[in-house]
Amino acid sequence: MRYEKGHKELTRRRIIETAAARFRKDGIEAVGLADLMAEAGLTHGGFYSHFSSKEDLVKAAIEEAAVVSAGRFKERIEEGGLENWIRSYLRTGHRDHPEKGCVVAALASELARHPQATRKGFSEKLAKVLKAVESHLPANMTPAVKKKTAVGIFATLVGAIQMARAVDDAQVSDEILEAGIASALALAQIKNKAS
Amino acid sequence: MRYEKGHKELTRRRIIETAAARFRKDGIEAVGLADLMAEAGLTHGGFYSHFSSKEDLVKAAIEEAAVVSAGRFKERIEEGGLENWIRSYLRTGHRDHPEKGCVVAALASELARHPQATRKGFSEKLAKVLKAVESHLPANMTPAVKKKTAVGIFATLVGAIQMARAVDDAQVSDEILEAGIASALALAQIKNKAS
DNA sequence: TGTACATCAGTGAACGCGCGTTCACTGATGTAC
DNA sequence: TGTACATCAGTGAACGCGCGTTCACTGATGTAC
Repeated sequence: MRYEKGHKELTRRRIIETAAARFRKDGIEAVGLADLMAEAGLTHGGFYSHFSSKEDLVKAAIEEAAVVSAGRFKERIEEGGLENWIRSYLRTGHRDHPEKGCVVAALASELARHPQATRKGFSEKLAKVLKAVESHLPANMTPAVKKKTAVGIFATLVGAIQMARAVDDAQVSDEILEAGIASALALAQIKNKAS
Repeated sequence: MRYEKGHKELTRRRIIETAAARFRKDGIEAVGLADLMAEAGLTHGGFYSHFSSKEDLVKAAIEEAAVVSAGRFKERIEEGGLENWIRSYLRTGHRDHPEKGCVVAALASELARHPQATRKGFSEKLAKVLKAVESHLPANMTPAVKKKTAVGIFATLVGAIQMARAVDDAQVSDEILEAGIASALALAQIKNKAS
């Protein structure tokens, strides 16, 4: 079937995007390659002409998800600054759709058990987002405080959305999101008008 | 081999404790029952005379881990209040030994994919710890603010330790822990003397 | 212009392996007579 | 006191299944002559 130029690269990207969603939705370990390839419209045998191993795909999928997230972060900031990003991160829509959401919230604890090579790409992307958060913090903070605050805000968002996802009661879950927003705004020294 | 009274209950507890550690260390899905039973000094066939399914054990192990964590929380508070607990939670020792640590940090994202019955026990234990955090917040906070702050502090700790575990650089990891401490103390309105 | 051949993305059967679960069995001890 | 039997926590072989990975093959198209 000799394909047009760039066809293979397109297929590769399709597999990565499918994996990035499925991994965040079901966890990396729970997703089988045969199932994943079928979802991408292929048979499983072809997998190894695109990737050297499942771990190789994991690495690519994590980075893909992180890049998309970083892009969305920029959009939110442009729309309405840090506050808009914080509120947007802890929306019910994000809680209910991990497959399209933050890769840190969905996979950080599983990633901790993966090889250094996989964690390296993830760490670089995380560092970039933290830098970007820093740059939007109030001018009265020292650089050292900004750095700690950026980490603190992101940690609050990640922890809050994970608890909101794990809890069995819908109302409690909503309250966790609200509490996360309030705390993240407080760390960023943003007055919370809405609540 | 007819055993003395209480023997079966002891074996059951041994399996639960082994599972509570292994699940936090390797993830629930990654731990096989045969392996787990061997670690508890048994063969895998006997598993189903103690539990109706792996999920049944998961439920018990999560609750066991949560109860132990809650006990440790009380100890830390008695030793030196919320600040002591916060600093203790984000120690490098906790980061490096998830198998003995907080079940929320280790398993929240995986738990989100488990059945309601499993999440119920977890949610109840989480609510108790949050209540306990609330009760140690400064008196000048209103009850509503206390509630949100307790969630915010815990979310910060959970998010920070997860990021510290996932990152590939040891120094960055240490900085994340420090930043988490600073932010959690700030939310609790505790002056940060140490840094 | 027409034929022979090379290319290579994707196919699908097969591999060994470990998974959760089931079940007939073991054998040391307690109980009944 | 001595023997026969019931108990039941734990054993280990077996089940069907899906996993990650390998590999000989397919077949539509591009290239060479």
